[in-house]
Amino acid sequence: MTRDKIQAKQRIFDAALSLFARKGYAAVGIREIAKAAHVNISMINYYFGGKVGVLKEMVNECYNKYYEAVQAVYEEDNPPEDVIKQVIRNVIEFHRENWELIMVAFTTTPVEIPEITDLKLKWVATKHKGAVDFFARLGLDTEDVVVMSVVRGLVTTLIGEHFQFRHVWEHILKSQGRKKCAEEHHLNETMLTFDDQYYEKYAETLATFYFNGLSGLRTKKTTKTRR
Amino acid sequence: MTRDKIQAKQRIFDAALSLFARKGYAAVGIREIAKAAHVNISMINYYFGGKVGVLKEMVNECYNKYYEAVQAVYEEDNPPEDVIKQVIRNVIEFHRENWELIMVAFTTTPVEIPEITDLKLKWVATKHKGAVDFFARLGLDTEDVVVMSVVRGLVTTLIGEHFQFRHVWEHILKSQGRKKCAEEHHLNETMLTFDDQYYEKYAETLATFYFNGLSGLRTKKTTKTRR
Amino acid sequence: MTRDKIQAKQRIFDAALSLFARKGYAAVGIREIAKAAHVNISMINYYFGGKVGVLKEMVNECYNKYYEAVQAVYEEDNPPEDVIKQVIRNVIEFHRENWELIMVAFTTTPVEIPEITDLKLKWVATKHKGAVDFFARLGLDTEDVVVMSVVRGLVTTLIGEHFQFRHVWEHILKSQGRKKCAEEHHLNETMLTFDDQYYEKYAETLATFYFNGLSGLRTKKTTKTRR
Amino acid sequence: MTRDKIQAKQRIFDAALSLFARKGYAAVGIREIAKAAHVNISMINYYFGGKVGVLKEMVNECYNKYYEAVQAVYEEDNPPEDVIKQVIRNVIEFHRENWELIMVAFTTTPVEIPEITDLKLKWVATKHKGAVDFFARLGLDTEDVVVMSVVRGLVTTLIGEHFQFRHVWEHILKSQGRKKCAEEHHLNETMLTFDDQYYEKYAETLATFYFNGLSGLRTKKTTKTRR
DNA sequence: AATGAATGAGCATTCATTCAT
DNA sequence: TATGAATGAATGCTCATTCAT
Repeated sequence: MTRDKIQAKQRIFDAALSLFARKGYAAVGIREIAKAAHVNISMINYYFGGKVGVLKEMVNECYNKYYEAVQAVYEEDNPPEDVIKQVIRNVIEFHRENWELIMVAFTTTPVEIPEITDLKLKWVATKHKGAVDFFARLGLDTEDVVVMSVVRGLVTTLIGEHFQFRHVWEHILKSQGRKKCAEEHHLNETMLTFDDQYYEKYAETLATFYFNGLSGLRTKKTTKTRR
Repeated sequence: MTRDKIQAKQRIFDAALSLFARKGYAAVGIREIAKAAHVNISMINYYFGGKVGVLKEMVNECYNKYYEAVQAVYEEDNPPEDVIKQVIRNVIEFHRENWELIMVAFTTTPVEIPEITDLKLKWVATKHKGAVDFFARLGLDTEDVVVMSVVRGLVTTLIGEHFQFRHVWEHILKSQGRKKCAEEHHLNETMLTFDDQYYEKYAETLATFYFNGLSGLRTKKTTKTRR
Repeated sequence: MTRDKIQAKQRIFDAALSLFARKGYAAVGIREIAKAAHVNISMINYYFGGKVGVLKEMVNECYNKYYEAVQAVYEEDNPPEDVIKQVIRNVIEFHRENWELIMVAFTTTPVEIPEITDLKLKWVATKHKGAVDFFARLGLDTEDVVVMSVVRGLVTTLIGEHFQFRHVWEHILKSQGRKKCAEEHHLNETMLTFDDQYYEKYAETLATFYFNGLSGLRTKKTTKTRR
Repeated sequence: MTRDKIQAKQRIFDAALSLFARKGYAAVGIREIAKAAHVNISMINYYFGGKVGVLKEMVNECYNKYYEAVQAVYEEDNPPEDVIKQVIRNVIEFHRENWELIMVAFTTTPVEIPEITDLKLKWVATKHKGAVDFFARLGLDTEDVVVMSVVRGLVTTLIGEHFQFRHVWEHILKSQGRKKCAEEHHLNETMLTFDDQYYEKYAETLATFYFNGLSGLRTKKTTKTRR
């Protein structure tokens, strides 16, 4: 019995997550969630205190998992290239495992739900030190808003971009077949599967790109300052 | 009279854009739009054929402007570094002038409105050649899904990332004051204004980062292939 | 057509009034009102801006009619006995014609709907002078809270009391028959009809009672003051 | 243990009473009661058999206390003026001590809950003799519906009226201060406290008013009959 | 071109109550 | 006694859209 009760809350969470990720928070009704979770409508309010409550819990879980995946790596004292590679690897894994959560908590959900905005700010405020220290060790001017904006953006969004459109790709692949799709977009057919191998290469490519990009910024730093 | 009527349609578009960008498409009702546009509710259906119609027009305008800003640069035969710098410059300008449009058409609006998804695919399918050719000229393996994913992502999302959170920054700046904000986030206070100067530096930094990143990929290309 | 549209709002008002008076504001749902008024649910919000809006309009109409019935009489310069008789007569007529309105606006509706409490206070604040002046002319100490409380209460509630329970009487009369009811409560059977004659007598009895009561207070006034 | 359990039932009753009196029976939910009573929701059903059960018990307690306060006085053989004074005194005390109960059982709660209406009728039917006999002894025509209506109304509602609005007064007093309130309503400032002294004066004033009013009716009785 | 009444399905939430534990 | 999960109907209100004027 206890197991069923636990399952009820979890089923709501899972169903809502899947729906929010695909249709957007505002476009999903609690009726839809309840039906998908095989649960009475009232249970959503019972367990989460309302529709927003479900979203809140998603945001919390997402930030929690994200910082869990990233924080430790920055704090270890490994060579920068390894740190970058590991962070990228972890973030990719984080996205592979939690793309719905990310979609809902980071990308899709609009800004003007005050409760959610506040929650996000609280998370960011408490967790930003690790990365900043690492970039300082790397020789970057961490007080430079522009540099930090460029440098931090990559981790959070470049990877995200792939996952945001991954399902579009999969949609095309399914409807056209891999062969036709590869032809039409001038791509290597053998690569069009989003498996471990793909993401290993992806991590390496990105790490290379990123590390070389950073070198550029480090060189510039001394010669170029803001007027 | 004619002028007023034209204005009516435009007012609807503008009001809807502002609301969609801030609250998300699904969370905005036509009543809200009509009130903000000082227009009768029925006018939205009259001019746009419904709420989705307004969104469609936004998507169209956004893609139109985006490719207008980018296409020509790729096709000119300038040195790669200049092309990259110019593309980045243009994209930044495009974002500065159309961040609401971008928010609505690219970032926020969820996927599962078939009419919109189809529309987007149509746009992407017809316009992707320019960039691909450029990267080929640069010596990249454009058939490599991974490489292209990394390389194209930057233009669309890294810049986007800044603008997606710019208003969060501005919110913090307004409520805390620039000084306290700079201290708390360990940033250089004099840089915390998003003006021409800021974006000039942003473009340059990003171009440097990007160009150096690309070099890394070009070197690797010959030595590293997929197993 | 215009007639029908006006009727729609009026039908809502009438249906809601009847229901509120019998079951209490909180116990009546807008669905019930809509059904009784042969109107779509949304029309209640359309015309009144919500359920509370209907109540507000009732409160306004009730106070409006009440002061209309009473104000003028106080301000004319007739002998006190006539003023009292006329006020009582008018108030009784007001109750006969608007007992539902009174039930809803004065008696039944609970206090803790802030919008309504505020509205009521606004009415009372603007309209209390007429009666006060009259009692002053009569020789009462109008600064005496206790005296005013007793004296003003009669007009508003003693009459009200009859109407609050009139329908209980009618319920008993209908179910037991007039004869049995008269016997059981030791009352004169011929009087048990609430018609013009009844209320004429009621007005006179009450006026007599009231005027004699007042005389007592006037005499006392000089001899008895608060310590 | 037993004490706690008894307390649980009492806590529910008290919490519900306070809420019903302020917001009306229908506007209060059992959730709200349960929370205020620090009790599990199901306990309300357990102890009272449902929400109506709580109301029933209130009605019973209210009538019980009311007749307890009044009955005995009528039946003693004291001079009429003393009887009236004592009844008024007792009723005032009854109101001071039980205004919430009265609000719920007599004033606010609407009629159309059959179980409650029946209950009320049962009480009234069994207890009305005492007062009638007294008025007969006083020389009134107790078969005269009108006279009895006027005469009995005073006891139940004139006093009630004060208590129904007492908290409105207190609200004004608190928000404006006693001085400003007195000025604005042209009242004697020193009297604006509802303490023992106030109610002593109130009882006396009302008794005087009432006794003088009755005298008028007795005189009239012989000269004026219904046509 | 513009209005505003009207519709009916849908929204998130809360209701009183039941029941297994 | 006491708990808390569960139910299904009902709550007030808003939705996008239609249509006669």
